[in-house]
Amino acid sequence: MKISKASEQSGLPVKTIRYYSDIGLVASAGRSNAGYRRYDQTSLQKLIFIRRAREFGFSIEECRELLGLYSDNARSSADVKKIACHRLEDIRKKQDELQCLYNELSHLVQNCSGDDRPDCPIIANLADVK
Amino acid sequence: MKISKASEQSGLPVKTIRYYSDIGLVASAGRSNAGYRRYDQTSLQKLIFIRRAREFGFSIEECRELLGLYSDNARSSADVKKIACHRLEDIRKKQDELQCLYNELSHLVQNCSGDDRPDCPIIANLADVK
DNA sequence: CTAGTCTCTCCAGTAACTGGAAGGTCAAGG
DNA sequence: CCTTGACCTTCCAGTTACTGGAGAGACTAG
Repeated sequence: MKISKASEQSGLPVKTIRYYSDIGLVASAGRSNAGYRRYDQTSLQKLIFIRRAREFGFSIEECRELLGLYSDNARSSADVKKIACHRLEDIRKKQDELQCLYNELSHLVQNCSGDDRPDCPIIANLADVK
Repeated sequence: MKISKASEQSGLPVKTIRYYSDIGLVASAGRSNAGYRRYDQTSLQKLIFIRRAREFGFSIEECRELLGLYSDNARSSADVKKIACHRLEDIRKKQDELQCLYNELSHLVQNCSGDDRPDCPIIANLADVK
């Protein structure tokens, strides 16, 4: 199939598939005489795999690693689990950060009257040297 | 004061202060004969303001807007509150996304034996067409 | 006078694409 | 046979918010 079909089937934009091919993440199965990229079931599966891994927030480099494990039938599940656990750690950290932000900012917003007057605790807080 | 002092006082890297000056976010108070940027209390306050706003995750463009409101003594607190509420919305959305991710991924991780065998539910799930 | 520390500008790179221009390819219709 | 339109190609630029480094000028202490 050509790239637009691969795009449709994988759920990735055409541009992104070309990009993945450029950076050597997922090569096409070959080229037609006219130079068009061809995709077969194997390369399509890899595109789908990458799309899902990206949805999980794995970086391109992590995807590259996971793809290596995906293609390696002798992989140990421990290797995969390690990468996934890293990602879980990242998510947990980000969650904590966001929670802190949310608490602080919503506190400020609650104390802001939100009317025509210029007094604003949000601005005041941002301007405060800390 | 020169840029390194402003960096120290504001908590922003020198490079970042130059960058903010380049993009017209916070101009220096002027230049010395040698062309060195000079910072006074007003410009320093703005740098601090921006640092704190960035810590809250406001984008540069939002910072620009907030800085306008900060410098405008006739601002209404409603204008500020609106931007802050937007940001709160963003945070909430991001939190929801992360929670979904966390649930899905930790579920997969729990079901992965993490041993030498090649069977891995994480890989299997990523490879699944969905 | 020199060594070391600032400072300056400019260029490139980061992550992961996305948009657009210029041009080649292919199938269908008149 | 020619054209139209939908594809496809490559290459370049832009996005966000910086960060690193080169090369060169400025200033300070000894």
